[in-house]
Amino acid sequence: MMDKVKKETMETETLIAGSSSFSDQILSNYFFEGEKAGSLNYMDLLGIQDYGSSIFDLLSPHPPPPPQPPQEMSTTSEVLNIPATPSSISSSSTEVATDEQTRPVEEEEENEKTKKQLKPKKKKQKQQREPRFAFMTKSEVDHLEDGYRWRKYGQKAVKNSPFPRSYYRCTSATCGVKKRVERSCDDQTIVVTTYEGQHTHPSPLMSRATAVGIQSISDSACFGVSSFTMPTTSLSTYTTQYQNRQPQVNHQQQEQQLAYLRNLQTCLNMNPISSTPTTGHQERRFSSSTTALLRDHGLLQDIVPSDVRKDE
DNA sequence: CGATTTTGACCCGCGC
DNA sequence: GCGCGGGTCAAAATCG
Repeated sequence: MMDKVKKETMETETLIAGSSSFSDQILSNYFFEGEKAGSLNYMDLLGIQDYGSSIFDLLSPHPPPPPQPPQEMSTTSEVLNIPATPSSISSSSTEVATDEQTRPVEEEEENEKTKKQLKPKKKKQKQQREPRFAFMTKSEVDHLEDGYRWRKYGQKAVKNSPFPRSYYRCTSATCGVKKRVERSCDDQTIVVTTYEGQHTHPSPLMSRATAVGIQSISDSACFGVSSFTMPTTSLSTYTTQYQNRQPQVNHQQQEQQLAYLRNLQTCLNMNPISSTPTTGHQERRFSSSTTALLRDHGLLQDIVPSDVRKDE
């Protein structure tokens, strides 16, 4: 009985793989529904994108979840990334806060054990986890810039790994998004970032995306949507941030980005690899998104200057 | 001086 | 029940 409940409340973790190089044309999404959090047994499956110190440096094929307006997202993608417990989503930060406020007073005993306790700890009820979204990057820095402000609230040694795991929380008061960052023990150049939850606010660094009204492009850039519920604004958002932060991109970088985006387009023509069956509806959406992206170059023209962009 | 990081202690779930 | 490991808390330290 209890075991069943336990299993049902396990979080869904979506893991994303990029291509191992620009020449590879593999863009795979992996699902690990019910996979225990924190385990890295998916490592072997994941390709690695050669990232710089900022996530903007390479236009991640699956950027972390940007802010998602709660009311306007299409229902298309919601099907696939819903946790095992549909009602669990509602039990997020607000409930946690309530729980903390109404937590029972710690029963203090006079025994030696309690005297040793320097800090009365809060009794925490088991809370449902938000869907998780993990991706790997190749970077020298652990904490990739992603446009949001994070406060580190913990660090733990990871078993069987010489590298610690860091825990971050979004600094926005109303936003309960968390982020885990750890370095792969197999390849110390690889950073595994896991996001939990979705931002309830726009990125502090985001400006142009909203100003330009880039939604149409972003809708065409929702290549990952067929396999996970990352908001459709993701890629364009990060593209925009990238532009704002690094207006001067050298030619080689541009060529790399161009090559990557071309691969991305190619990938979009491929069926996504997923451990879960893809519905026809999702495939249609995927396909139309691909078409839209190809038609107007979508990101390509947003990122790469025309003098660098070369039509195939 | 407020914000952020560091770090040891504590809580909790899980396996044995 | 106990120990282990992951996750979080919160006081102290540090930073800008």
